[in-house]
This record gives sequence, structure tokens and C-alpha cells, in this order.
Amino acid sequence: MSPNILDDKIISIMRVSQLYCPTLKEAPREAEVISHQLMLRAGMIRKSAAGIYSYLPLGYKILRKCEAIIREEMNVVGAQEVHLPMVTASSLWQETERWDKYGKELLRFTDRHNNEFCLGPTHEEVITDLVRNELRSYKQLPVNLYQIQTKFRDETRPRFGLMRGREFLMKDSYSFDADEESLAETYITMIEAYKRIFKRFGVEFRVVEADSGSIGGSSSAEFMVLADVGEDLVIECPDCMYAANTEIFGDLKPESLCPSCNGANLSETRGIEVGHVFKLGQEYSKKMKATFVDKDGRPKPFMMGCYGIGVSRVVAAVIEQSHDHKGIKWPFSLAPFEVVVMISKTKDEVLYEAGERLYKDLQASGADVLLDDSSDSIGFKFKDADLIGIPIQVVVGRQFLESQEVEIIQRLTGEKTVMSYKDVISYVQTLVK
RNA sequence: CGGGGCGUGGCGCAGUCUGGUUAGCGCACCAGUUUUGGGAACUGGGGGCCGGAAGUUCGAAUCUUCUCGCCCCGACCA
Repeated sequence: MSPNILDDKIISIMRVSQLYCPTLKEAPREAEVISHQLMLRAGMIRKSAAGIYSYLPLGYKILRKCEAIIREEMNVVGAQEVHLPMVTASSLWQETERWDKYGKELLRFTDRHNNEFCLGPTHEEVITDLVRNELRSYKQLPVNLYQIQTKFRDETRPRFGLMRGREFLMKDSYSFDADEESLAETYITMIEAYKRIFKRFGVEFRVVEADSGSIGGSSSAEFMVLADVGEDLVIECPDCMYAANTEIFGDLKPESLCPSCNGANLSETRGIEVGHVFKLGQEYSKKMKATFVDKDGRPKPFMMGCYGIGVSRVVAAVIEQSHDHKGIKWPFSLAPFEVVVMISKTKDEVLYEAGERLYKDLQASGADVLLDDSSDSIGFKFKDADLIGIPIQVVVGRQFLESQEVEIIQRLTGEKTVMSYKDVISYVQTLVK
């Protein structure tokens, strides 16, 4: 029908009959935790090597939705997106002495000229090098740069699928301020932005006090998604909302008094670290001689901050928090599709036509919709839709033949509604919002 | 890096202890027919050098040695 061949191709990947999404009834044995099992079963990821994964169309789409939310919130606070190299020269790392300190986690190699490089596990050196010669005046500050990029850390023991991979996707920001006061403002702004991001991901999280000593005498906070498989222990006080990571504050026990309000109701839970913000101060700018000219005409090292979000890890964390025995329960914000239109009997021309039309109408209304036009039985379609976790399932089936009605099932609540075919678009719009 | 476990069609497994027809089962895949509201049924079919190497033996998925890969616990994780 469409005169544009390209449009047809784009649309065709939103049909189950064309979608590359190999789902599995059983989880591969290697997968221990639920998020790993479900992502494998739902055809979102596949392992390539230990701690290294490929993202299939659905997995990649989820990642992109995650990125989009992060971008929006970063841009709102005036951070600017850049893209730094993944392969980084040893000379930069030698300036901060991390070439020696970082250890085996840094994956090193040499090029044909025998120059040493590593795959970037983090980018303080690269970003500091980028700005040190061209960010010159206090008048330009503050500047906040971020990127969303693949990182590589050669962990001794990668585990739990995307939770602790060697290769993973990370959003990292670096801020440059003129003084401590300004850095403090940037730091608070970023914490607030992070809170909005994790709220939009639909997860229950805590902002916890983290190590403040080793990096340069200022503060650090971690964003923890609460989950049983979390590798960190979080202690929190219900009286004053104080929370801390016990791996860092080893002396803090559930029976201790709250260091913030002296209350005696501390409790311990497990958490997955999905974000970490630091005040770096002048740690890197001093070592790398990255200075700007201040009001008094004299050079000063930048006051730096760095702010990370484990993008691929947060996807796993969301699943850990939101699933049931049938599969994943995505919030609308991250779901690979918002709606799936299921044709109960594809061979029935009336149903097929109706499903096709509803799919196109929903798409025109702006919904992110998948059409299940496969010849599988309706039971099979239900199982896959539940596993993948599409929030709204619309069934074009026998009610349609009888009374022009379709059934709408909500994945999160299990609520089922039968309504007239023509009312579906507006109903879906109110659900998605 | 210490300890433990596992490698058999794409996935899940049996067979290994006690060597012996043609390596088997479920799912998935292909063809056909009948099906279609919660992972349909039947019939027929394709796909494996049992992780790799060396050895013992008339004979190795099975025993021995080495090696590679993967998973779990711990240590480690700006």
C-alpha cells in the first residue's frame, strides 16, 4: 500500500512474523539470576564470551529507551553529550599513575608501532585531557560533559549476566567548576537529575552515603536499586532516611545507632549499585595540569565531579525488581513495545484484517506497537507477550467476530477489559499517558 | 587468584561409575494434513566427528594425562 519501500521495511520489523526475537521455553543452565534468565529467554541478549553479550533487537531497543531517558534528564540540567574514544593511550594513564595502579582490570594491548593502549574502563583522564587546553576561562564555567558508551573492565569474575559484565554500557558525566561552592551546586543538581531518572525507570532505589576519603577528600553517593541479588549491603534508617553502603562503612551494623539521627531502627537490605556520583575535586586536574584562568588572572586547577550510571546494569536491576513467574513486567518507559496486537487466528481473514488495521491505527496514534501476526496459537502468543513483558496486550479474536469487540489485558495488573474495537485507541492512550 | 561444578544437534537433559549394535529423549527447526482463547495433534524429515589434543585398548561419549571454555562460592571491583 505504501509508496515508500523504506517505510514498509521499518514497519515490518514490528511484526512478530519478521522480528528476530528467539524466545526460549527453558533458561540456559549458565543463567543463575532471574534477570539473566528472563533476558535470555525473552530473546533480548545472547552471550558471546564470559561477561560479554550481544543485544538482539528487543534488548537493544530497551537499552535505547533507557538512554533516551538519561539524555533527556542530562540535557535538562545543561550537560552536553560527547563521545570519547574507547581505545585510550597509556600516556594519559601514566600522568595520573593509574597505568600502574589500576591493575589487571585494565585490558591493555599494543598497536603495530608498539605503543601501549587500553580499553577505557572510565574516562577521567581522557576528558581532562580533552578540556585542559581549550577550556580556558572561568567565564566558560561550569561545563558538564557526558557520554553513553561501552566500557571494558577485565573483571576477575564477571557474573549474573548484565549485572557484572566485563563489557557494559555506561553513562558517564564529568563536570568542571571554578570553585568548591560551584561544584557543590553541580553535584546536587546531578543527584536530583539522577533521582528523576531512576524514578522514570520505575524502580525502588536509595541514595546512599559512600566512601568519601580515598578519592580526594570530598563526597560520594551511590544509587542503589533494592534487590535480593544485589552485591552490596545497604543500611538505612527509617527515621531520618539516612542510608549507607556497609561494604564501605564496615563498622556500621543493623544494631548500631544511626550516625545521622542516633535512632535505633537501622535495617539492612541488599542493593544493586546502578549509579555513583563523586566530587573529584582537583585530584585529576592537578595531576594532569588542567587549569583555567580565574577572575584574578591566575591559573587554577578545575574542580571536577564525575557521575556514572550503569545503563546495562540498570536494565537487569529493573527486571530483578519487576517480574513474575510468567516473565518480565516492564514499566511503560522501558518496555520494548508499549502494546502488542495479537490476532488470535491469523488464517481468519476478518481477524487478520482487523488486527492489521488496529495495528496501523495504533501506530498512527503514536503508540509503540507490535503486531503478532504469526501463525502460532493464541496461547503461544500470550506466553511470549507475558515473557517479553509488553504492558498492554490487545486480542483481536472471537469477540470481534461476534460483536466487534477486542480484549485488553494489562501485564502489570492482570486486569482484563473487553471493549468496542473503535474505543481501543483512546483507551490505550490513557493507559500509556 | 583459591575452592567447587559442568562441557553430548539451537535450548533442556539421559547415557559416563561398570568401555562393546546404528549416541538417545523432550523442546525448537523443515514438509504435509487437521488445528487455533493460555506454549496444539498426527505423519514424514534434516541436523552430532559427545569442548579440544594426546594416550590405553581389538574397540572410547565412557578409562588416563594435558588443555580450552563456561558457571557458582570466596578474594577483588575508580
